[in-house]
Amino acid sequence: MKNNGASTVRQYPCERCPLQNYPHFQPHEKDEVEFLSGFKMGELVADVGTTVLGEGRSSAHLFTVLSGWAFRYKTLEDGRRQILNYVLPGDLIGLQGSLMKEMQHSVEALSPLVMCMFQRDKLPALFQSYPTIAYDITWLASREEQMLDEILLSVGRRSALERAAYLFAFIYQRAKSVGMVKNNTLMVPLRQQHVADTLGLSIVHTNKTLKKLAAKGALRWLDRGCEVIDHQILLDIAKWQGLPPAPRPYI
Amino acid sequence: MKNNGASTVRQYPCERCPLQNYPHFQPHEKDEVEFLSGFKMGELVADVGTTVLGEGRSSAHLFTVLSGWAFRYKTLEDGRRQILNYVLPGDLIGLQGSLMKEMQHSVEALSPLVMCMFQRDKLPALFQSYPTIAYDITWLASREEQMLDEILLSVGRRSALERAAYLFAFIYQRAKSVGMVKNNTLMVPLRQQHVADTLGLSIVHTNKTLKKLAAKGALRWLDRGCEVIDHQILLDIAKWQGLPPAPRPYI
DNA sequence: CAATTGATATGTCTTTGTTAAATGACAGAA
DNA sequence: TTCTGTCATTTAACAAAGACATATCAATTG
Repeated sequence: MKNNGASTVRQYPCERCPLQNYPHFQPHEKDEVEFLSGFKMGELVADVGTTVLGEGRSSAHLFTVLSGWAFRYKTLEDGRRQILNYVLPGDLIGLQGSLMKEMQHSVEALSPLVMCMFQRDKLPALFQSYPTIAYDITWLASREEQMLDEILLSVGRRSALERAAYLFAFIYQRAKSVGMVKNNTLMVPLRQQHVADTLGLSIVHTNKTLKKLAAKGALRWLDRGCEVIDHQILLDIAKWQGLPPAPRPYI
Repeated sequence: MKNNGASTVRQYPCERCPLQNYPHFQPHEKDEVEFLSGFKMGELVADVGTTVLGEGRSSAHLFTVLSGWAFRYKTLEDGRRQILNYVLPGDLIGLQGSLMKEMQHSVEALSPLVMCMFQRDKLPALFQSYPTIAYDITWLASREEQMLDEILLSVGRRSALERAAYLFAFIYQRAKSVGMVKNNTLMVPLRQQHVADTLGLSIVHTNKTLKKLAAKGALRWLDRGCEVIDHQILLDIAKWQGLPPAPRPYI
């Protein structure tokens, strides 16, 4: 994990990259990424707590996530924060900043993030040269919208307990689909403040709600995160069927 | 608005269509749209209350909206409903059903909807033949995600009054951008149940909240809808700067 | 060691939900 | 026209959920 100045640029294309079939941008110059605070060159690793993309900033790059956790969020003027979604391996971030003037949300790493990088300016050319990358990116954007729809339904219409159960069932299923679940359990590197800001609850109420979930045997809260124990209990409490299968047509 | 069996198929391409630069599908056979309940052929008009796209159904078509209002929503098993976003002229609906297996949300008309129609099966060919349509569709999907981010922040972290003010400020601004605002006022064809299901509140609380907004001179509630009077008051109450400009790069 | 951070616990207060009933507008029938 | 039924809105009274302030404790950090 250490990076003492030596740059060991990852070989592309990379199997875990959702856009593996298309040419990657290989950063050779430190300048090209150092505007991102906390960024390490070479392995393209962002440390825990790093703001990979910031609201209001224009983004010269898109990133695909190879490993690690992150979250997208927005804040109000007075500091109230809403976590919008979590970023897992296989996800694409920074598209908005590439298509619009600037990013309208921020992305922060929850664990060391390993990423691939694409240049914003090369996107139109990529679309031209590789028509199926357009399809893939559209697919990724559409899936993100689908997840947001679900989350909005949850925050708007589910009770605190249902919401919490939904959140961990949702994360569990997503993590499972990218091979992050071992022995049917999952370590989610969240603090209760993250959970609160995802569910739209206060941290105190979140704490009570998590205790209830733990009492039902659905999960166990640890020092720096939580461990999902029983996915089915979560699904039952949330009255949720799980994410529908979403096969990609052109990849 | 009447359609007595005579089909007067709209001429394409159409100036108001967000995908005006690309070839449209022209429906000649009634079969091609009659699976959509309440649909009229010829002008491609959906009446108020029509479910244009239904959750769980696969969608053989995409639609662009030329005029009228609609809303996207999801429901829980027990009937709780969350309105996700509103659909205005220039919007694209049904993309999810074209990329994924099936629609994960429903779309219902709030006023007679005039639409253009695209065949799902032709989308890959369109992406091949017109690389910029991919860019435009990606842009539309990204903008939808941006709006959902804002709405989620609102439902998760704003108070009831702030949320209501945000909702109407948001709708006002979107409607203004497509020329639906006359004399600085806007008629929004919503019932209070729609507002409640958008804000994640009960209908009773919604009613009280709307009365407060009306008392502050921000809007007036009428028989079957509401009229936005003062956009600035809404922005102030919601502590919101308004939607950022989002120029399209390739249209 | 002190200082900080995160989790837990409790009691009070505010916001929002639930239930029920009343009001008002409108459309169709008499 | 008047009557009547329906639907959306409004109001009221009470219950429940959740926020907030505060304190304690354990673990981490410096």
